[in-house]
Amino acid sequence: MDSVPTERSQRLSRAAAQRLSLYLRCVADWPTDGEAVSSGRIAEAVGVSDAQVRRDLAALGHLGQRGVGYDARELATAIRTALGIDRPWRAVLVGVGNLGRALLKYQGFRAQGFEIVGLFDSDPAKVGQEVEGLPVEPVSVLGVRVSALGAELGVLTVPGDTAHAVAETLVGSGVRGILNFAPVVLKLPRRVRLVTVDLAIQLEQLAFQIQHGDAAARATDEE
Amino acid sequence: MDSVPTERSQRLSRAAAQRLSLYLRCVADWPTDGEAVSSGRIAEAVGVSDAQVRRDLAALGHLGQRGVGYDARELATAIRTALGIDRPWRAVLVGVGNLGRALLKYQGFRAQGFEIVGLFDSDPAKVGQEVEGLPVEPVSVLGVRVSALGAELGVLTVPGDTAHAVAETLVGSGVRGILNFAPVVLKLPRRVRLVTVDLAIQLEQLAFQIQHGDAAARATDEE
DNA sequence: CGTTGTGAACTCATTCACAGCT
DNA sequence: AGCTGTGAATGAGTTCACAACG
Repeated sequence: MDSVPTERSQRLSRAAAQRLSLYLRCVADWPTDGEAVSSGRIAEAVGVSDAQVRRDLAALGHLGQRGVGYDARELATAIRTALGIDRPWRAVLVGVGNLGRALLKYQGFRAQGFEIVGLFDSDPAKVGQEVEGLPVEPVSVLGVRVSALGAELGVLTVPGDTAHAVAETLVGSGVRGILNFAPVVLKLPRRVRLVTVDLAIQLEQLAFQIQHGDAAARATDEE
Repeated sequence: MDSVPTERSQRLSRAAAQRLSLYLRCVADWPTDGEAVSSGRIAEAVGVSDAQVRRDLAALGHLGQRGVGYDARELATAIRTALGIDRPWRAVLVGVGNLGRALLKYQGFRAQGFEIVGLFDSDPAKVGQEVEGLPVEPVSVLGVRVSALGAELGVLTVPGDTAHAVAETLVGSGVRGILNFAPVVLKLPRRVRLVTVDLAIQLEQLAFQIQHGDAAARATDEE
């Protein structure tokens, strides 16, 4: 196996990890005609400074060549490794509403190695339906099924008032991380990682930025 | 009372504005039985430090009372003003897929003063349908309709490959901000504010956090 | 008392600028 | 020539700790 010179790393901040995702996307999309790619090109595509790109990439190890740039393929695999998506992740999705369906259809997940292996809903009318090739199971069996399916991640697309209960079931059945779309602040044991995407807050951010002619020319966020 | 010495403000960071949204939510939900609310209570509910809460709120003006706390009602309106959601915002939504429908159903928007006033899609099969009480119009008329509807915001829930074209139409018809769900980096003129929510990136963040047993103690322990 | 508001210290993140390699 | 990697400088954001006040 390839040596792992990758133990250069200073710790990556969350913000840096988000940028890595963006770098990965454009590097992966680009025609890798053997040409090296420079920090400046990536910077322009993603909308950050070139120094920022170099700083971020330097944290992954020495994979640039001075005077030349970065090898696109090598860079892509290094970023995947750093993000922890160099191997598949299995996830269950709870709440097969419109948002849940949107996520299921979404290309980006499977492409990056995330696979939804189970669907759950509390609505008896939905249970038994097949959505995107997967049967919807009742939440009552969520606990046992998660372990059986070997899922490490849970995606929560349920209404806010049921989110906490479902989250606790997920935690109890051993998931290591939860992606939460319910507009609530979940309190979980420390060992379980949590990423919350709050749609209402994002619109408020937009209003805020407009209100204060904010000099933030940035996207994504973020935190 | 006159009060309103509200021109205290240091500039609010984006991060601070996000937290304000969270504070607002819990303050608005709480039974305002006339009791004052303390920074510590808010901090615990939202999962940040009490000093952080005080810092954020101090930026809105002197609205706390030493030894007592903050008046819930007063606080809520101050936050709304600071975020720019003390008045209604009209938005159009482009892309009536599952994600678009999910947003339309989502309670949180209208509650905070955001109103979707127009629906657009490029799929002829969807045009003419009525979704959540609004007719779906063809994207070809997007430009003229935005002005007619008086929409200031655009919500983009279209596939990545069409996002840029739609965004430019929106910009051309005068929207002041775009909430983008397409997994692309949009380049817009500076006067138009942009918030991008990239779902794939959020899952990658989760994988990243798990991979590096990250000390991001977002959640408070219980157990 | 209890709780806010805030200087000061501190940690984290970004940009600058240039040495060093190709 | 071009481009990376990084020390140093700067800036942004957070916590500390305590004076001030009802």
